Amino acid sequence: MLKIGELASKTGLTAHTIRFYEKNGLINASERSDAGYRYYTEADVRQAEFVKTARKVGFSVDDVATLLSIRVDKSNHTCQDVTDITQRKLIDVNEKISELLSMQQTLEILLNSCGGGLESATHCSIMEALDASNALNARSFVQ
Amino acid sequence: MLKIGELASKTGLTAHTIRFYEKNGLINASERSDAGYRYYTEADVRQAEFVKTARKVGFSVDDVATLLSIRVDKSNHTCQDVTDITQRKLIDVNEKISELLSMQQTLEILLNSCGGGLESATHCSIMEALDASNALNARSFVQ
DNA sequence: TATAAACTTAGAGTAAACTCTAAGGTCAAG
DNA sequence: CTTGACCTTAGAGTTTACTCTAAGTTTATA
Repeated sequence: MLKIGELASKTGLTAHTIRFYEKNGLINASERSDAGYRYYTEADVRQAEFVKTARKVGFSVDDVATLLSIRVDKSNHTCQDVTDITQRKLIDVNEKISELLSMQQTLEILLNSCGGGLESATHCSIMEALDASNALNARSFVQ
Repeated sequence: MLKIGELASKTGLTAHTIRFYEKNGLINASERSDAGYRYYTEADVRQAEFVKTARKVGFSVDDVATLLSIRVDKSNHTCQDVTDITQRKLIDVNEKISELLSMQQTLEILLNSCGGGLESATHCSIMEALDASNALNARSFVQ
């Protein structure tokens, strides 16, 4: 049985985070000492690791709560329940990626358009591009 | 001279957002009526568009404030001042992209590993992968 | 026994960028 | 003159995921 600090160092979470997760229904101590100390079993450790893994994959705390509710009662859930959540998250991630790729492209174009020297910004092409209000339209820069 | 609602519909911002930007030093009404109504000039419109463009490119509200301070006093700033901000933002964006790409990869692998049918999740490979606590390591799935 | 490290709780704070509310004032049209 | 659309302010609320604080308790070690 591990105390919260031990679970923390074992999982790489902080004790604060573990308590936060408890508040959100993700990790519960199997036992409490008389003094109220949390004590975690090996199964708790595995659950904490599941949580950490799922968070790293991009699932929100709420998603993880849902995944855990499936996890403790697998036989009453289908693979579809799981893939649905996963698919939604993937769509989510893909949306964010394309936003960021478009920012990346624009930023690169902006940087390529300006030497970045110590000369006055009076004619800085980045400033001009932002002023042109079509800097978003990366196309407008590719001639 | 435009009222805030007119500037809003012209720029695609909301009046709320414009006031929020004002509080943050991004957009100021050139004039106020006796009753306190904000009135915006064409130059204000251009500034609001600059702000919107810069935000879309990924610059934070604080970044935009800095860019605007350069914009109004270009001769006392260098191109480097501008490229520095832009470069930092690009690094930022690139970091986020690689995080998201790694999530994307893992999510895709998870989805490919599970049919997502209506059968019980008892042996759902996604759940198993998350339990294996190395789902992060996409490699572990590529056989 | 004394001290330090670790634990407890409730609740506040942080970050970023809005978004909304309440309570009231202004203005053009009919 | 009334209605409705639009404007004002200060300030609170939203979202997500922590992160920290204060004040106090417990436990292991020297």
